[in-house]
Amino acid sequence: MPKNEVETIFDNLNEKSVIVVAGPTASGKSGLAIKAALKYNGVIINADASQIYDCIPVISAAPTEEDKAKAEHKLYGILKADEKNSVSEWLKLATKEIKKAWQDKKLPIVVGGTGFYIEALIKGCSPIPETSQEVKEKVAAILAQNGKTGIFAKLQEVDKQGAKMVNPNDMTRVRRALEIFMDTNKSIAEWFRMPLVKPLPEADFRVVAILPRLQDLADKCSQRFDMMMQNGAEDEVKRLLELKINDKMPIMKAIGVPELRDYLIGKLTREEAVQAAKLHTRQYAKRQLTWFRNRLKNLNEAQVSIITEI
RNA sequence: GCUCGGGUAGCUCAGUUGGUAGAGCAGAGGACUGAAAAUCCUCGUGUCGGCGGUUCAAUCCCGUCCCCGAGCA
Repeated sequence: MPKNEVETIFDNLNEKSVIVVAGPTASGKSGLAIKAALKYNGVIINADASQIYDCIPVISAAPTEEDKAKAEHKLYGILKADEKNSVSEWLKLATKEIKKAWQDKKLPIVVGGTGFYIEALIKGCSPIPETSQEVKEKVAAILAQNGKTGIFAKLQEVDKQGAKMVNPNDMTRVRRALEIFMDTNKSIAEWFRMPLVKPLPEADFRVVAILPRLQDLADKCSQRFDMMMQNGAEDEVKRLLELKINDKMPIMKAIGVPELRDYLIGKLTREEAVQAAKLHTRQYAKRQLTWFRNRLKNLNEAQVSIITEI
């Protein structure tokens, strides 16, 4: 039954079709994508925030050389460790790859666990201009000097509407709201009222979401992390640490990096680090499951098929 | 065997000058508009080690027993 359902996703493909394989970590997305790529002359395009970085192929569970030999893979390991990524950045790259695939008469197959990226690709995003580096630094300085409550008070002062839209403890969003206001002199609330801009309005999106039971995923995550340890995860993190990247950079927060770093500097035993990484992977899988479970319902712009196993 | 600590939520521990108890972590659910493998929100009844006693009332005081740790023999 699930198999048939997956197959309907591939029915009547046209020259503007985009397959999207979504799902939590360790759900078997990559395998399904490769199979589809072989069968339908596809190009696999990464929609995973961590796999976009080089330096951490093992710990981010990026496709292996073997996988890459089977099918064309794009947007994997293309950013350096000290480069900052963002949805808009990814959107630009992914859009380009999808168009290129169409041109080459190939089927673009977007694969990833970052629901945020996938939704932006399908639904579009607000036409907010790129925030300048100066503003970002200014806002970071405000937070450093005034703390959480200080920066939120500042936001309330300049942008009352915007302040209502964010949780005062959620620094990612408080900062973002303040950045937008300082950069554009317009409230984030106002920007959000504008219609989303679709990067590929002509696309025919077909989404396959793999949503297994959390317990099954947890077991797989655990086994997979043991494999990562066998495949050199420790050395990978050691080499990453030598680069002396700021802890706040996305790559330094990839699951497994902080845990193995703590082991390497002696804060945790190896076993403790492994256990922590496994736990964090499981918790991450749960967040992804929540996202997909609840977001896919409102994804009217695409044909969606949800399966629980492959 | 004796002395001193401890035995409280799945785990680590607070606490109650006696009025049946609360944090962190774990767990469950949720949110998510350029850091998203990020960030954030909500949810806490458990013979307070067992049994007796004192008391209107004991997880708290007393007695006794059991278990764990340290020290002394």
